[in-house]
Amino acid sequence: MIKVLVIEDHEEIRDLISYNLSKENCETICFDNANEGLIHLENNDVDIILLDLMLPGLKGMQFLQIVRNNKKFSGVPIIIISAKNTEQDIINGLEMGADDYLTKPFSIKILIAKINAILRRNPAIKSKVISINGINIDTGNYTVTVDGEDVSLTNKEYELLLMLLKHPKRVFTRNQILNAVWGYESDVYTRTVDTHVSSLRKKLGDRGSFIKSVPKIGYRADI
Amino acid sequence: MIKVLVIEDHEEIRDLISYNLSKENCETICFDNANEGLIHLENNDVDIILLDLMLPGLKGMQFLQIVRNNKKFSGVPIIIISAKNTEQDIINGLEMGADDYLTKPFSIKILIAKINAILRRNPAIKSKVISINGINIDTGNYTVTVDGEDVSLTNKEYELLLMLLKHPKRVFTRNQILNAVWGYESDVYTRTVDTHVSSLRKKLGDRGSFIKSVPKIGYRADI
DNA sequence: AACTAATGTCAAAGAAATGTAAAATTATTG
DNA sequence: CAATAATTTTACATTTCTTTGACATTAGTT
Repeated sequence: MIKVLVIEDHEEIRDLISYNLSKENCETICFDNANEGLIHLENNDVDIILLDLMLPGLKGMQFLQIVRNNKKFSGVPIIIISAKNTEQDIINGLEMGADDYLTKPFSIKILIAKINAILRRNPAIKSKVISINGINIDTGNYTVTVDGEDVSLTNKEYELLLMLLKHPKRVFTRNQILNAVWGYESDVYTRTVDTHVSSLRKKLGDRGSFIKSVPKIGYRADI
Repeated sequence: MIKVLVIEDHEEIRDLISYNLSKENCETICFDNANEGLIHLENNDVDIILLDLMLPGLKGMQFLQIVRNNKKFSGVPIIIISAKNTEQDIINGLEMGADDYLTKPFSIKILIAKINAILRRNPAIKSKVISINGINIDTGNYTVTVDGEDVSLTNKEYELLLMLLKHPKRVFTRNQILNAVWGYESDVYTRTVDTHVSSLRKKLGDRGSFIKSVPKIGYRADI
């Protein structure tokens, strides 16, 4: 059963989503505000979030930011469903870390298709464990082992490792890494990434050498 | 490397754009007038154009019209960046064929987001993989394989190979190559190109022989 | 064939980018 | 609020890439 957290202040829309998703092997938990949604998220297992932006109290974008900046939840996919329909709204939403953006009015069939597509595309979300090349990341417990040995990583190191290992072989620019791990607002030098790569490699020991620098570009997990 | 042609008569804005895009895997070529921009477009590979409207000489809208009426360039996305900010201005720009319209003052971050969004959406440019004659370039990941074997290229070698293979058969002069790969500012001897061609051929092994020198002119990918 | 002019290649020098330790700063925690 | 940990910056070491210049080779000309 897929657990869907719905944050939406219009009752009719909540009901529409609930009713239709219940027929698709989904369990929906609905809130009319983001604060309660956040509390739920902190205490429960959630597979995907459907988020309205214009909410009373905590705004949708703030919620998005909080969730994406929290290592515990950052892997949970979020689909924004909003009446804010300018391209800029959409870009903002996607850049803030949403996985998809639906503008109201929306087709419930498309919504279902998108939920399925996102969950299909991202098996890591279901398993919550990434195992590759002797390195094991349990995204549920935020623990990392290398060849069975526990390794203690700092937050930034962890996020960096996760980013690289979620997409092995893919090259990330230092700025992409900064945006993803440090956030869009951050103004740290790009070389800070190098420092963290360095300490990450060190902590991973012999196994750390899979993190390859790509001169003039950035880094990649070469596995 | 995404090639961005910037046509903008204010130096500060050109510099702002150049500086920020250079950190985003973009290479910017700037002109303070549309005439030179057009000449550049005719002789070089351009992925996206950022266009100011109020220019000395050839006006931005005229440039837009010329580009959109030319089959050769009509696929190149154009983002207008203009101080003309009435609804009618924007509608005009978009109706004339611009892909997007940013009003000054603009946020550089939104500009970057829009460039990414447009290029992501545009399948012609998105063609992330070039496969030809046993050589495979993944432009997203900067990886090159020859007959399935990974080949490690330096940045210059990679850009050079990409340029040649994007337009097979086409002859490039050493100066065109220098401009495209090294950039306009560079003051490197033209023979440097030869050195890189040499090492590129070597790294590509038997397959490397498709890079033919065209005596007195330059090089071409003869495939 | 000899000559000329171009391209091909190599290796050393130079430039630029990355690696890393340690100091400085900032955040977190008891 | 002190102590501790995490993060960022600095500075320097190291590595890698780029450019050059010398010489070799090839192609074209007379």
